[in-house]
Amino acid sequence: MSSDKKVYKETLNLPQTSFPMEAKLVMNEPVRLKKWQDMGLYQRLLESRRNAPKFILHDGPPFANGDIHMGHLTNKTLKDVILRYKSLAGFSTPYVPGWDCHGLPIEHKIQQDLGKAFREMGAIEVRRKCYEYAEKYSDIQSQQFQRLGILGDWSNPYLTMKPEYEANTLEVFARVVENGLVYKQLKTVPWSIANQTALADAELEYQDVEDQTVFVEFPVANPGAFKARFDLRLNARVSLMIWTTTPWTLPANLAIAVHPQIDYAFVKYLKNEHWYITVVAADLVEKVFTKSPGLQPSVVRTVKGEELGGIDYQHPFVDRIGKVVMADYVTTTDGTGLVHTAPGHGEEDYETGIRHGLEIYCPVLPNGRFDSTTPNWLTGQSVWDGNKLVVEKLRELGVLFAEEKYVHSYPHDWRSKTPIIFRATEQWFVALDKPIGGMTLRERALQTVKEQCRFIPDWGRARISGMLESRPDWCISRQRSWGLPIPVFYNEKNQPLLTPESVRAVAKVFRESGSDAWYTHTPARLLEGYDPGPDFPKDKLRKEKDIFDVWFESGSSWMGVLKAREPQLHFPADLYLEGSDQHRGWFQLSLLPALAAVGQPPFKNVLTHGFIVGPDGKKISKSDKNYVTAVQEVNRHGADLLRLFVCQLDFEGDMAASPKMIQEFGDKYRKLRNTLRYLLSNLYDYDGSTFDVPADSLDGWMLFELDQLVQETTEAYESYTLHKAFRALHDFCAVQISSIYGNAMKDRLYCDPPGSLLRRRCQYVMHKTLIILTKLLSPMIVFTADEVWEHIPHKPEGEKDLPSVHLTSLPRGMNAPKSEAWSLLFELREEVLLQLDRLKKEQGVNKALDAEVIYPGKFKSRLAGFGVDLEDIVGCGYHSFDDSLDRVTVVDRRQVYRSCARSWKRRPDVGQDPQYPDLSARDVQAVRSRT
RNA sequence: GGGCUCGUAGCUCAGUUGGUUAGAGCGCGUCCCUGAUAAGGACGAGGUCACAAGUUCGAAUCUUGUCGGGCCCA
Repeated sequence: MSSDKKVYKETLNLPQTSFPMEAKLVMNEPVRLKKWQDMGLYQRLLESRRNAPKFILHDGPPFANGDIHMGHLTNKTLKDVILRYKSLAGFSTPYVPGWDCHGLPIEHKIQQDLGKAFREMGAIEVRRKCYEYAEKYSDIQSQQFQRLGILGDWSNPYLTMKPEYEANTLEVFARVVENGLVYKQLKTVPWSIANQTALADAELEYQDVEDQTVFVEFPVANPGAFKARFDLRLNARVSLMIWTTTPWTLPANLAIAVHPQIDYAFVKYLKNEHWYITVVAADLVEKVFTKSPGLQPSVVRTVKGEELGGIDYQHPFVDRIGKVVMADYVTTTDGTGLVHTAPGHGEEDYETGIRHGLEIYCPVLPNGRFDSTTPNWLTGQSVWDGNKLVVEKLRELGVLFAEEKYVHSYPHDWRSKTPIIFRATEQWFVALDKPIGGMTLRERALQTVKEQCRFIPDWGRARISGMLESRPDWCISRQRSWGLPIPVFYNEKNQPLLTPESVRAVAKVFRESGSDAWYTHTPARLLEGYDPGPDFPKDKLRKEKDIFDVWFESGSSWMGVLKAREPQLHFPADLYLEGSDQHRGWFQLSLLPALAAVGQPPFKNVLTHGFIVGPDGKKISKSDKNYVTAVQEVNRHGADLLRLFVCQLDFEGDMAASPKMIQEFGDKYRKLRNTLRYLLSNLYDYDGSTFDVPADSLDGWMLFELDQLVQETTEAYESYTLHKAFRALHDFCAVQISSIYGNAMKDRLYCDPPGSLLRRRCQYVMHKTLIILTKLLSPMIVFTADEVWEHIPHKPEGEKDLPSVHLTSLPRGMNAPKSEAWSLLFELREEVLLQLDRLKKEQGVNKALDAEVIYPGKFKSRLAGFGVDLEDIVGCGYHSFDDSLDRVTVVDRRQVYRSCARSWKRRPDVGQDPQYPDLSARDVQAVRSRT
């Protein structure tokens, strides 16, 4: 018996394949990568789409600093999947990756590395070090991105520090200058003392700090007139009470701001046997006086803020008269409702100062120390020490009403992590509210975003619009070395030379020699071929020291890349795809230069994704045990797994990830791989024959399901909902193939004569399934899909000789016909499976092959056409119809029929052939056909 | 504090214009198979749809608020 069993087993058509179950991605992916490089896959792909319409996804440049992290991995993976899909769909998809190379973080890093030596070094030397650093990390990141299977022009990426790119950035600048939007002005800006530079909004980080805040009484300058005006008959000192979290800014106080509509109370109180009257917002009297208990305050009068306008007060420790001004931003949330205003030390204060014609007074030097215009007890002191000194002085003068510790969020320099100050400095700006061609840049940007760009998700429009509405003029200057110099010259009268032509003259030099030329060349040399006129004698010119905000450089990439590389690329790009933080960053700061320079948006579509967070949905830091180290995870699990992991996440919101989640996600990858492998393993002897498949069959059902899959997956890819594409594909493998079709087909695949119609037809369907699945999965699991492709026999005409699945085209629907009987069939299947389960539990029928499924006769006309499918779909050994039955019924046949020793199906036709008494009729035929 | 945004089973996601006992896959548990075998199959247990009010005959779905998360600002 046991020997017979073995003999019969050898007559089966069991699955065979050299496609390994174990992926060994970590080991195999680099080999395949090498293969792609050797065959020039990227170039071949472009070549093969030579005449196709282009789809240009313009890469936002990551900063050339450090290893790639999950944010990079996610972003680049999404880009690659979308581009590969578009390519599959027939588009030409050139992709030029880039890096943001200039900027503070690198200079900061070099500064740290060099320590003291940094200060003694010239700009050229520092810049050389920075260049090397940026080059090193763009190379490292390039390797890491390529390891992920990101396809692109890696041999020719764009680097913002390259001479041609710099020249192109200057060309953008020249056009902005041409449109009259560039100006220089004293402005109060965030200032980093540590780095001695102005900072962009994007360079600020908010951290909670505890500050010593003070309530200070500023005596009115003319108490007699004041009392008379407000009818106060009391021998008391009269003052205005302000509150500040930054006492060190008090030396620069020039005004006190009140809200015109807020009620202000004149509060009388007695302290040390003297009467005082002080002005505080009515709503805050109680709160303020709890800071200095026991004074028994009483309100003697209440007036609107507007009545206080123009009142003069005496600065407590500087010989200066200040005045009360109106401002809308004054609130009664904190403080006193009277806002200390130092136009040189705060952005709102600055606005107020401009409006009221105040001096933009800033007595603080770049190093954070008070200058000589301050009282001598402050001169030379740092502002942080100034806090204490000022408070002491106030106490000494008897104007310090109260002190209070206060925790609030305060801006810090994002690199040095030190608190910033606000300081008035000379800066270059791009004007947002100056009309060009009848419309300001701000208006044009808002209109463009509304009418010419699509945002995915749609709320991106509202987000960027809100930012455009409220943002101030763009400060484009920085006081550093590592960046693109702002090409301005000054004559001896300190007048700036800045014309489109002067900028272009410098650009020409940069294009040849790089921006180091700014430091090595004379003005005359830099301006060669340009005549600035008699006011600007070339030999008397001085060069600007400031460099550009790096955002101006990366924001000019549409010029430096898209336009510069036409016709391979085109402007505007079809798609920009970055994290949602770039609404304020790259999206906005690419839009503004593009509109300012050429009047067109750089993108048609803007797609954003959320951020990687921890498994608890919270922001995650490197020190967290759940932190995912991208490079490490790729080396542990392989790029395909990480790619697939990214694809399954709905990237509209935040995306949770942890090493454990990635590890567990391996199950999903293995499901796909095993399914593909199963299909492959049953095609080893497929002869390539094709069939007209009837709808009334599982084969027909499968083809229809495939059509659905193609449609669903394509729609998901088209709408960039990759997680829906993934789910459709995964569930198809798990349900349609693994659980239903593949399971049902085992009997005929293994036991039928190799060339039987049903077996071949099944192979035909499986073959189609495999090709479609492999193609649809190929944008996601680029390595695995290619590996599968290599194993597929009888590839379609036209794709036979393609060396990679990535050179093929999207599968098309087959318009497979639908059968009305399917829903009935699957309804019955559910019922049968439940009955089989009961039979197993109650009667020990462990194998469905030992049972017979009996369908009610009333279904015969609808189901009979399915033939043997009717037993295979539930794994039974036999099926029949019975007119007397009302419901489908499963019956234990262990005592009734004999089991076929070959197919294990228990059925009445076993033993009919004397030569093979232990086989069913079909198996007899199969065995005979072999000899 | 402000703008935008997210919150459905352990996990990743579906839930169309508000309408029957809220679904899927995975994971988990139990069992089966041992001819997809470091695979495969069946069954089952898991959710007060963040919370609270409101609109409605009826809300995961609409409104408001609260709580919690994220990004960007202040």
